[in-house]
Amino acid sequence: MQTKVWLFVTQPIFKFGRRLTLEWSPMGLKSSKMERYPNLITEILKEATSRLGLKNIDETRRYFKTQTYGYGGDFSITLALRDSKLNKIPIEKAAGDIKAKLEGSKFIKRTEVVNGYVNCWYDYTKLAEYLMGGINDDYGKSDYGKDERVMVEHTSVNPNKAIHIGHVRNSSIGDSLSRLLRFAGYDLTVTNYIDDTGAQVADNVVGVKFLNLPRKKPGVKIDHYLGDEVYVKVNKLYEDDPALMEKRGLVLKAIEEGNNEIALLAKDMVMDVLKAQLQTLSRLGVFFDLVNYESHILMYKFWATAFAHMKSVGAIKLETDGKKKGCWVFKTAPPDEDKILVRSDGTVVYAGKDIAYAMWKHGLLDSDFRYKKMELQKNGEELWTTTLDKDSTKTHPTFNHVKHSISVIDIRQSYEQAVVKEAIEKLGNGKGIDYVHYEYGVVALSPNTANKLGVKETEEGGAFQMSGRKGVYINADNFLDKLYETLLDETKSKNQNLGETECKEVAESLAVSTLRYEMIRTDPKKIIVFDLDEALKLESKGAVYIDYTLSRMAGILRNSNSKIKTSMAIPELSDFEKRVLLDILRFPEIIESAAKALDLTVVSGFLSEFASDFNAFYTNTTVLKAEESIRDFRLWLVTAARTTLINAMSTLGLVPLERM
RNA sequence: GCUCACGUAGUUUAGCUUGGACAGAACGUCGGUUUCCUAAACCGAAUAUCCCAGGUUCAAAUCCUGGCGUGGGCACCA
Repeated sequence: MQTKVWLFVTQPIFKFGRRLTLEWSPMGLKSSKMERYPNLITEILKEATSRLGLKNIDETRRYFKTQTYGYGGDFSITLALRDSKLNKIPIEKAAGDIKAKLEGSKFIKRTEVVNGYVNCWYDYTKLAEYLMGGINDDYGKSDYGKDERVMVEHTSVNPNKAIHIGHVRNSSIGDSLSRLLRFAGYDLTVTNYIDDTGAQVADNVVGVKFLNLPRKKPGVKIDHYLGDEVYVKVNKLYEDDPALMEKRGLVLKAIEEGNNEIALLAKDMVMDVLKAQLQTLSRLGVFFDLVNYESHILMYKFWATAFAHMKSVGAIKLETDGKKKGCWVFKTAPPDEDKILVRSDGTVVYAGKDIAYAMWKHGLLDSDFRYKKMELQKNGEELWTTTLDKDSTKTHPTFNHVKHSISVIDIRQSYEQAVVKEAIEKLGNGKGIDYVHYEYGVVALSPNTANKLGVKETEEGGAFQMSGRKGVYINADNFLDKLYETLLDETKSKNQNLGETECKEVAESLAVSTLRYEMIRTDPKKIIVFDLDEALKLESKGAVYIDYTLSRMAGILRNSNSKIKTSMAIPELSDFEKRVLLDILRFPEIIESAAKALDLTVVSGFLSEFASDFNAFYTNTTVLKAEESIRDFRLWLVTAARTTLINAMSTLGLVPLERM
């Protein structure tokens, strides 16, 4: 199907944040010094720091408050409250001193002392002049993370079922975080870790091999079929038939040994499901650099290497008596109990494999995988995978050897992850290794929605955990389809002059943006209670609102036939214009603080305020029909706002629409 | 039992790192706005014992202690 180009803004690809390569270089990007785009907030804080005699801009930032309520001023300074105590002088005098020191600041036009606060007003003419020279398509990018290598691992769904909305929270967080870090200048590898040797995969194999369930079902996406039907059925049968459980053990053993009929069947089924999952993720705009498999960690004997290393540095110890007799344990810091890594039968537990994997990430293992290309993704980037093939390519990007690793894994695995973190940072031994478990709360179902899926008990106000085994979950594909239908009706009713294809493109983009935005806009630690009916009602200040704002910006520019000037006399600004200008100028600061804190809500909060400010400007100010001297400035403002909004949206993985 | 996270208008929530003016939004409710760049919008009104009790401080939603509520974790499961 042909995509009409004019409907979409091309998503910026943040090229300069690509990984540094040892043997392979895409276009000679190397590690050239990146241009720093203007960060006016930093400029202003810098000047204030030196004028006020403070240590650094971080200290200054503490005393600068932007909430001024009804007291006036664009921001206010609370430093006098501290100074008066420190120097034992009256508060009004301390505030007066600060006011005097700020006299003549480049970007501050006026100051005023009220109740010990120093309220400040910007010189908007200077702000506008400064910004005017510095805005291009890359506005907001930064070199904050320059030369720092990071690996982000996210999604990592068991390859036996379709992706459900709980997984979508993981993928949305992981992908948005990756986009943010790239935009902030980090050198990134994004991986999807596939547990292809676990019990869940074995369950599906049991169904096909021993219960003679069909391998595929015509007309049904394979991840849906295997997850919704085979996996659920097998788990139900386990309850009445303990003998079937033994078959699972058999399958697991065969998979581990490899090179047999069952292992091959398992591998085929894993690949089918994985590819189907990647389709869903691609629809969501979620892409990776590398897929790696648990089985490869075993085949490459990474665990053995890791084990030998830990033994040699004394990080683990063989218990000779007590209840853990015969186990190898990791000695954790005193209050916690030592963690068993190797069972008394010699097999390794999950956390053990995870430590080996983390050691690979941080370059603490001498060995590496071999790699091959898996597919060219829709974003134009190659997806690589680890491979067992002996004749695989020698030239590939450097994936590991990172300083920071971020694993997006839900909060229920905090304990295991804490063990991995402690182990890996200890093994790193002063190399500054930084292992982050990015934990997030689960997506649970409202009682109403749970009932619809066949859950019997109904507790008032409670929430139900989704369960793949019991078949209680909402698949991402299905929900996206429903969202799409709802949005398509809406789009058609609002756009009689837009063609069928265009309406479909708009609806699809809005469905993706809406789902992703809802998954990241709140504190990741909070549980999301998902209600199907509520979710389809569409929050009126969600992604649709943001895209609508962009369409309004684009609409103005589309209808204008004058050239955008970047140098002019700045007119007196209205409050509406001031707010939009302030939003634009604080965007680089938003990116840096979000990247620093790994906090996506900083960006989503900004997006929502920015859209609201622009809409207020839009309805209260005319651009095209304004007199010429003012029109030029407003046209520039809209252009700058458009760039800022597109970059902010792209950072979160929202699809920017220019018409809807 | 031990432990971690969360608790802010009817609902969803921001602010808590680094204490500072009247706790900021959105949905829903009520009222208003369309000869003008897209009304998927805008403007206005009402709505909060910031879970409770103590403490620290000139000053606490924010820091400390104790409690209550909700959810998670506490495997030789993955």
